Amino acid sequence: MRLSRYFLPTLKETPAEAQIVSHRLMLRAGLIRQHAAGIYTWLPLGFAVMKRIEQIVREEQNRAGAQEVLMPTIQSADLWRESGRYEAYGKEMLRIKDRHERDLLYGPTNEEVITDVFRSCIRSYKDLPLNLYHIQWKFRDEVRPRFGVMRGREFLMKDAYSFDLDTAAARHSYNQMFVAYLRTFARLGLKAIPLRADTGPIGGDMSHEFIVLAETGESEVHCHRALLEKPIPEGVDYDTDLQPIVDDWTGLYAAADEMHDTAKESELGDALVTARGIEVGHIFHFGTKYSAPMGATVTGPDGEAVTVAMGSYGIGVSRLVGAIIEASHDDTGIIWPESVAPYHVGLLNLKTGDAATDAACASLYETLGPDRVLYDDREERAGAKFADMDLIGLPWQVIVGPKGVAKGVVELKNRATGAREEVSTESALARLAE
RNA sequence: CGGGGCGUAGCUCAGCCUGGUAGAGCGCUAGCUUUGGGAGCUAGAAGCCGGAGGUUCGAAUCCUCUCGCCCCGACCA
Repeated sequence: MRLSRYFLPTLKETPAEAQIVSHRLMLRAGLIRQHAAGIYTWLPLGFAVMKRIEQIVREEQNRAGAQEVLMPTIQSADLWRESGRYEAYGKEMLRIKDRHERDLLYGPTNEEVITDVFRSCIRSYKDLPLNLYHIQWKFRDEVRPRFGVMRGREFLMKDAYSFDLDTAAARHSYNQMFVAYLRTFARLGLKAIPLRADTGPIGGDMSHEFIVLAETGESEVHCHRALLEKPIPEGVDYDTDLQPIVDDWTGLYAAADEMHDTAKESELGDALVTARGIEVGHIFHFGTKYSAPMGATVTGPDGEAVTVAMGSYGIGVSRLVGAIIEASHDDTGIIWPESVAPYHVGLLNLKTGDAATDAACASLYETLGPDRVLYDDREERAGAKFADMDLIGLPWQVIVGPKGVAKGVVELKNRATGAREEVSTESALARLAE
């Protein structure tokens, strides 16, 4: 993409409304623009990152055996009356009426809708297990939206719902998602740790929050150091028993600030790490909480009706854009992990209009490919181009100036390390092809 | 939902206390000079001062109401 034609409204100054670093950088780097409190428009660069995140989430969900669907944003209140949540949910739920005065709502979550789909389609235990997910916009009318996209009212979320014959089978579904989450966050370039979460009235040990570590994170976490170095499971066969992997990850001490245990922590000694983090995922087994009141049953092997056991598994996709920035930035801007970067390379023409420099850039742009390169061909001064490119945080920069071109070299800069080296055009191309 | 703060040009802000009809920097437009880390000069365009009501000869400025946004706290992917 040529920057001269790209809609990328960067800001030199920080808008007054943004307090935390990811919010500031998202506005300054032209990723989003605020529409109303907690509601944002995604501009091309921000949207590109979000789509890359979404795709990684999708691939790992599919790999774990979940199937993608798309449920509506606007839901009928009647379903929520069945589950009893229409009254219970409170003011966070945005309630609306259509022209016939029918009660509708903008979905804050989708348990009712998916349970309704399930009960109308599935009759036999032979159709289990089933795990359906979608990536869809949600709306929760937070009293106080803040931190930009990290705590918006409208947000993009992946939510999966599993259906099983009994709790033992549900545990396997749960474990599949647990492992998929470990892999997903690792692929996004994040260090994420699972924390045992409060299961409320249901009890049991089947609820975990996934916290991404970032120095500027809003919550404090305490955990065993070994958790941070644990290798991510590779080549997992999701049909085998995953309990050993889950046990391995949950056997080490890890707790959120409000649940931490100072006695256990003092036993850890040097192995204790206190860090800050951002919640980006939550997995939860809730048994028959919705299937029972809504009549989601299957015929079991013995011919009896069985109320299915369910779980739900969320990932905050739009929040992850902010979370990744919180975890990966410096004073000059964003540093995108390669896996989510909107472009792989930024090509800087330091002297647009200079025939030799233009020609060198055109050739590089053509060879590297417009889909992988953001080419700054604007008639701006070099300084402005450096500043913008650092701000938007593409992993690599190829800097082409008239002096270098005369010598047959360009400069290759790694955004994360800041390391720059003069290399021949050919070797720059070779390096970036990796 | 309790407490606090702020709405003046696209952005950051001054002016408000002590009423007299609007300013700066950046950005934008044009020209010239510049050209490897957000250039310089010149000339421009750009705001019914969030909205409504009131006080006053006169309101960005004082009063009342209202809308919006931000921050702290309680709650959440």
